[in-house]
Amino acid sequence: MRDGPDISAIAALIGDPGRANMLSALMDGRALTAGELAGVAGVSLPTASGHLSRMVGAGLLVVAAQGRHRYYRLAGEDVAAALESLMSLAEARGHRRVRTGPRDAAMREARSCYRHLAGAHAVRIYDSLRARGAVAVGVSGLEVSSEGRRFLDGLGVDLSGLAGRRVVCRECLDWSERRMHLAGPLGTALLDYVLASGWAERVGDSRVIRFRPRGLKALEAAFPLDKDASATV
Amino acid sequence: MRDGPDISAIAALIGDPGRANMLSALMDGRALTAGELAGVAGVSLPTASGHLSRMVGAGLLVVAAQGRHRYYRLAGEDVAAALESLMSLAEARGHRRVRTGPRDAAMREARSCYRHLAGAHAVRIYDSLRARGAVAVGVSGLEVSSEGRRFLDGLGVDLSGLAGRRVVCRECLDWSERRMHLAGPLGTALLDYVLASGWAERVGDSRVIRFRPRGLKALEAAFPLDKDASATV
DNA sequence: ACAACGGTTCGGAAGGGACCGAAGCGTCGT
DNA sequence: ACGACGCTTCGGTCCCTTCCGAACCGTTGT
Repeated sequence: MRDGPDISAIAALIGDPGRANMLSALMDGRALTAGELAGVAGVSLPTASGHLSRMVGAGLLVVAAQGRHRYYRLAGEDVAAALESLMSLAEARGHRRVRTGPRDAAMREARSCYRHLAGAHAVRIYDSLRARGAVAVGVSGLEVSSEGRRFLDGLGVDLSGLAGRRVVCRECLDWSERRMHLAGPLGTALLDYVLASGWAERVGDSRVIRFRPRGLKALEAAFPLDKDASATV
Repeated sequence: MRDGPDISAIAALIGDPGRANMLSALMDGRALTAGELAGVAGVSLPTASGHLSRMVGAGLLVVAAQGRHRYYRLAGEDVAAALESLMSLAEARGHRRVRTGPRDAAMREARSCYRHLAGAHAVRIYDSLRARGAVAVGVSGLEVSSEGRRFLDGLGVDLSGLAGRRVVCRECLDWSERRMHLAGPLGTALLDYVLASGWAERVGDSRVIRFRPRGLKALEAAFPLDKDASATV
């Protein structure tokens, strides 16, 4: 009515259970076909197709036609961030999906959110990087310091994806931890590193990332938490 | 379907234009009566009453009965944060409400978001506090350092509201800046300070906060931006 | 060429939600 | 005590959305 962006159009799209399930399934950043998404939404293919075209039209999803398949994925990291923020709200209000199982607990530990890592371990990594001064808030958002770059490079993280990017890292609200974790190209690089180094592995087709005992030790050693970094007032 | 919180129920509530308008009107953190909210939503009183009771039931709003009035307000800061994150999405996708006027530009400069300050100036304050080391990420979230406490106290900010609070400050995504600004009790204290010190004033009944020229100078002096705090890689 | 396959478009049916008018209920003024 | 006021509840109408089956289109494989 008065001013500001129109929330309702986008919220209404997310508000349908079928579409919400599709969006949740796409939260790992990978692209799924219309048929697969119809499956997760629990609707017929024509219905799913209608939903998908509407979400593409609204800018929530993007399509890539490949042969006779059409791959849908989230339009960007900001979509994933908004979804996580809604999850955080729903979680706090006790709105939970019907079945909660062991998978749910594993998701809280570590999961992929778009292309980066989320969950308790992701928050730890972020906190450690902040405490170390590897990333800090600068004039153009969250920035990686030169010490941080050296540290990550020494660890073996592939930073080539960061070259020439306008925004190197961003923050994303973690629904299970209700804290910030690292997103953006640097977040992607860290998820790749965690998987490539064998610290953790993706569990099946889900968003769950399972850390191996060895990897957990390595993570705690590489990303220590300085308990006395600041006073709580 | 599978795991995680159920987004769709909450998103569906926000997805109705009338309800979205009500929520937007409540973004300044103040409580409005059912009649006033019916006005901003553009619906009759019975309709508004139905909407409001549903949102209370879902935990988005809370009511306070006062005489023959019933005051509705957002249930918490996390609701405001989720709404701002949706605004950020909608803004980026070009979903704008019909009329955009001078008020809109003023909103980008400075506005209240729940009980704290948002907009370009709010982001500046946050960045300055981060660069100065006044607030930093600790083990239990965003924390105020003892130097930060001294600095703010010396400035004249009333920190009495922070005593005994579990979380002293939080981050909130700014829809116009697409950056983080300061929320939580400290954010509230800073908004109070900015208004009490005469740096700025609330414009009518809107969320707009207008800075006086003198206040703007004072803000820039008190919260400098160190352009060379960190390298951009 | 032909059939199988993945996907979209079109049609109509069914369900749910938004909406308002009228009535009811508690509170405030006089 | 009485009416005015703010709000909620109830009942019924109406529209919008969701949904699927059938038909259609382009690609793949044989």
